[in-house]
Amino acid sequence: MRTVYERADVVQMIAEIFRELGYEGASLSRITERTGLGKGSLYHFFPGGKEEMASAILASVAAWFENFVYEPLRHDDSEQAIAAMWKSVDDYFCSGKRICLVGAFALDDTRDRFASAIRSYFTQWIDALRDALVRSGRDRDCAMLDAEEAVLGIQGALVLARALNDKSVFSRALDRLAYRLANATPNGLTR
Amino acid sequence: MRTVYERADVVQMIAEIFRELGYEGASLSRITERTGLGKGSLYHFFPGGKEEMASAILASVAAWFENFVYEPLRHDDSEQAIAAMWKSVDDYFCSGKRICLVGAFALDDTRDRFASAIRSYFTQWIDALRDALVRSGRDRDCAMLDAEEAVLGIQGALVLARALNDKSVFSRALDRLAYRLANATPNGLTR
DNA sequence: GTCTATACAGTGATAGAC
DNA sequence: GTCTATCACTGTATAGAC
Repeated sequence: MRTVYERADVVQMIAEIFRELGYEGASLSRITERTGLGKGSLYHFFPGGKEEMASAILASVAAWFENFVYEPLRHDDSEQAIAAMWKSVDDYFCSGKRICLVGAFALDDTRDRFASAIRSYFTQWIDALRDALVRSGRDRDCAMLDAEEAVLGIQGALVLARALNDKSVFSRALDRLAYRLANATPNGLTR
Repeated sequence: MRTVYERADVVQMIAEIFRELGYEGASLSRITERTGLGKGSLYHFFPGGKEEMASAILASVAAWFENFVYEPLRHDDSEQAIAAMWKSVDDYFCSGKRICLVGAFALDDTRDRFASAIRSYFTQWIDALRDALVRSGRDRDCAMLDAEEAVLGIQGALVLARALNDKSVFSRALDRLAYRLANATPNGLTR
């Protein structure tokens, strides 16, 4: 009896390991240990080694956000799409228990290795949210700033929730960000 | 001709290396390379190795914030202390070029190694800022939430600024956070 | 206090049997 | 597709000369 995986399954498993340990901390031995897959299997799926693993994870994260966050924000009813975004974000980050892999990669020199994937994760998010805000009648420049602030607030909430080991920090922050974004004037919440 | 350092100097040098590379990424060889100090010197200053280096850095960070941020917030004129905080933060993080070591440590399993130092960095900051807000006439519960939001916003701004490689994200965020904190009603900026 | 030499476990990666 | 064996290299850490 032995288990045989699809590449997509492996990507999901190793994503969680990279999230918890970071790029440098996620060593092959810990990956084999937690996935049950030998190095042979790992290199079968990812001939490029760790770098290809991380690229695959980033691509899968990008695909998830594209489907469940960016795309609705760009085309669906703006109020509904924004409300759905807060729900998706809360689910995705397990109400503050999970951190953002892309944000974590951005902080050390891992950023330089995956610069374009990291940049596009955030720019796409901000731009999609800005579009939704503009469709809801918000001034374009203010919408951009408010979108930036919302995305940045999520990242900060993840950092602080994990630092204090207190999920409630994340929930509170999400509630405030959502409320403020929904109740801003056409000129934004900037002041 | 040879250079002889004080431990405090070494702490400052390696702090920058840990900030840029993270705990796992900051290998002894890169530390020797960038400080010019051999492993012998390093272990002379830090017999406990990497873990003691990181502890010393965290202690030095804590001391800096205690002197230049927390202490003024607790006892000085609240408006002045808060204004000074934004200036200190902007200087300390080099207007978004530098990241927060404590926030970075919080994201991966490095957090578990330095849990109490990481927690106290953030709780002290939030509590000191809350005290200043209370002294300026703010309701206590709202002051706590607003302080939490400000600190979290700084962390998020650092993440996003580095992810986009754009310092202006940090400056903009700091301006908005400062403005909103200063112009909130006694019941806070929560809504 | 600094250096060099060294130990040895752990790293990412490859080859080849099954 | 999975495993084991093995590679060269880098990791942290120690000992001892100067």
